[in-house]
Amino acid sequence: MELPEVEVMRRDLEKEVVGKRIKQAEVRPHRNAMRIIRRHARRREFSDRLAGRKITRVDRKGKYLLLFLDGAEVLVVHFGMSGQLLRGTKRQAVPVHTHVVMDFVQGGDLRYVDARTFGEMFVSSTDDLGKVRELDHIAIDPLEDTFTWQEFSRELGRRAAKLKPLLMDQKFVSGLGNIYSDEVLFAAGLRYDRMSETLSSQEVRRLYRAMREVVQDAIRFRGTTLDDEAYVDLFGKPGEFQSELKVYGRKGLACRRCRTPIDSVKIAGRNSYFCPQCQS
DNA sequence: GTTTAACCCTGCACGC
DNA sequence: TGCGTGCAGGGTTAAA
Repeated sequence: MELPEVEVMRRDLEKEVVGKRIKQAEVRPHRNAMRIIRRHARRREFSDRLAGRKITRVDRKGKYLLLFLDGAEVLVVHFGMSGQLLRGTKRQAVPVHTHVVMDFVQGGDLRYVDARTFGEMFVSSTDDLGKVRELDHIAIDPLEDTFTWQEFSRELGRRAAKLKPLLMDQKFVSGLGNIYSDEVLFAAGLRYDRMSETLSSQEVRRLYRAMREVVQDAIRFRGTTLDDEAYVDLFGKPGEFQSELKVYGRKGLACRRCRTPIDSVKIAGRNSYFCPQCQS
């Protein structure tokens, strides 16, 4: 799950659970559930801090979701690659790989489901949030107003790295993963291996614009749901951006712009897709 | 400072 | 049919 999916989730949660009070939070008994709440020593420690709390606000920092609670506490959620938050009711059986179920006083519940358990959840006091290293080093968000192209240009020049891994580096810019970094580079007409400090100011502008446009479009389409990585929204509905993808997962298929077959390479341990003709 | 690889985990596609 | 293998991916970390 990358920025667009997390943002769609944030917006849905804002409408759906803000103002609701958690009656009780259950951490499921199987061993993997402890991997999800790995920062807590015991199940009780996690669920006790959630019981009785009201959700007051939902924020996002990069790919992290922050559910602010009364009593100056925050529930932090990171989805890894297979994490899901699903709205449910008591009569609905919880899906396999459900690790946490939060019941609301107002009725209904919220389930955290995660097959590969790369995701995590933890409760922090608002005061200690700044001490969470992963959150602290997250770079500027491409959707923020303060994310100007001048600022972006300065940061690009300061680094000497290939664009693809740089775009995925959460300390450089937050929220892009393997799918959207490929889509951004295609939209900007730039190759995965271009060195950041060699971009002309025109190319920097193109990259900057591509980043904002791709992310905003993907949010409008409610995220990307691929076959093997079944992202669904809060209500279990898949996104629709997969049909808009220009390069990701399209190896051997004709480029939508120039008909040249899309190619792929392995870079930084990830498959990267690109058009050999449109990107340089 | 940058880059690479390994690690965590499960589901799925593939070949025999 | 059934099993083993390899791969996918986000982020951190250690080593190159």
